Amino acid sequence: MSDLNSVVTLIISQLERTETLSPAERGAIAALPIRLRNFDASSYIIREGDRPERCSIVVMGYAFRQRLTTSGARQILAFHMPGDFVDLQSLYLAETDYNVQTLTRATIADMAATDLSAAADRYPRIARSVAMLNLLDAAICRDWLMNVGRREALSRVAHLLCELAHRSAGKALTDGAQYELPMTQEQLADALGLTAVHVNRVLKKLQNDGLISRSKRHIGILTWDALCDVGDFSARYLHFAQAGGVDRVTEGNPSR
Amino acid sequence: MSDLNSVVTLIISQLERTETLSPAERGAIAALPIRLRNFDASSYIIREGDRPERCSIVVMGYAFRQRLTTSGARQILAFHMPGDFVDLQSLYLAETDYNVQTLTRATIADMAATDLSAAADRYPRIARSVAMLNLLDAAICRDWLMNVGRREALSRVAHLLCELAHRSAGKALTDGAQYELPMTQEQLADALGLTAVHVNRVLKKLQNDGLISRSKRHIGILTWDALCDVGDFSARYLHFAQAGGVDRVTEGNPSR
DNA sequence: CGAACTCTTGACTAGTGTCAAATTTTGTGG
DNA sequence: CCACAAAATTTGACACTAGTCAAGAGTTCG
Repeated sequence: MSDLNSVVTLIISQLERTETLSPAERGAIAALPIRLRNFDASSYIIREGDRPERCSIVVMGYAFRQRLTTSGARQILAFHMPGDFVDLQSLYLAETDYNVQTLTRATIADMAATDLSAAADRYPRIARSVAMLNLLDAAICRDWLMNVGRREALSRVAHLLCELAHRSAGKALTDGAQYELPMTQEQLADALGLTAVHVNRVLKKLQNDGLISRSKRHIGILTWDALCDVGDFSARYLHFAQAGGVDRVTEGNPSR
Repeated sequence: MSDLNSVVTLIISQLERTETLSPAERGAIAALPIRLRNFDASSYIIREGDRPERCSIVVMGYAFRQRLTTSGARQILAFHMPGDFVDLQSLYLAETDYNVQTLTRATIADMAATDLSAAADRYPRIARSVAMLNLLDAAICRDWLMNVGRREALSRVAHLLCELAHRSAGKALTDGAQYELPMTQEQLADALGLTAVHVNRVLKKLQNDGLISRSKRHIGILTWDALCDVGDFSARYLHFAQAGGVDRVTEGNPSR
């Protein structure tokens, strides 16, 4: 299920989201020693202030990046899905400025940062891939800043649902699409700059308005265009065009 | 001040914020053809959807990055000061997802993205510098997201004042330090997810509380520690240590 | 020197937050 | 697989921060 071969494939396909690698480059990645670890939900993978020596990628499950204010409020800065690198900046920056925790039970692969860094120095195309993945990450962060800073709660929640739907599917969405939404309403709130109570009210409204359906931790999109409209969502800002739409396996099972 | 030689020096010193370049690497940068342009305040330098062929750096004056919601609200995503690259992601991503405008009258230098990109492919250390500058940019974006998402207005404004003070000074700050704050209260509001009216009220409160002084477009910091305290500010998150600035360490580790 | 921005201030409103309690779902050990 | 405890969701009542509107004063710049 999570054998090392399929993990290598996952890592390479992630690096190839942005541009195709040569066989030699793929080989260089495949040759890196990789470690696999399983975590319970809510485990810390990386802590603020760490000087990380390893660089991690989500193989199965979900993770998130967060930071706390001095007064204890939590801001979630990113959600990570299978295939997402969790700390690709560790190749370049000495100290981490955020925490990363698993959201669900998860399998995380990691490799020595120096190994990947050396590969990037030797193969410019790998360096480019890494740079682009970091830039895609930054683009999502800008999108969140826009969302939290300048949209009201209803729109904000709808926008995030659109983003997550898009990222889970990795391709265009249709009415009636379903996807897993494993985060609690409190976690959604902490990502959106709202309170859990208000997220709850807003989700109910989206449901009453016929835009989404909910059951357990799954979201159904009833009318994609209407949801995008309410959420002021456009995939363009996330550079999904360049990202080419990796087909991702729902259960986190790397294939291909 | 804006002859080409000093601009080359500025570009190189920016790339060397994060690591020292060899003479050959410096030479490669110095050899790139550079264009200089002057802009009035509020001019567009880059527009959303552009496929930029050039890569710009602020030589004099201020600029900012912004995006508009469909309903016309503006979110400012970054402020750029002299020495800051304005669109370093253009080396890697085909399409720009934000607008960049001058804030004041400004001088902007630019070079062909392909030239800089080629230099990065040839010299891994240049690629690393570019990558790090992009990562520092992303770190500030995360800091803003945190600020807008999880701090109340007073704290939010104080935090931004601390960040700007730190970036203008490029080093540790003392009580009584003064700096230019060229943005209007409406622009501050659009950066902070507030309204101009509320920014005004908050600035007045910071002044009444004896934390800052204001005259025209200048800010005086009366008590740096108190302002950092109100703004929950720590330079660490911005990686100023790596950037050659002085690190302000705060106590307390996250317990959540 | 005047027009057009900014800034300031007050009065009022709206959107979210807070608190609390009931209900449902999830996870765990027997 | 069940039973129970813990966690998450849902709902209502109420509070408060920040938004809106409006108008006067101050600044900036051609």
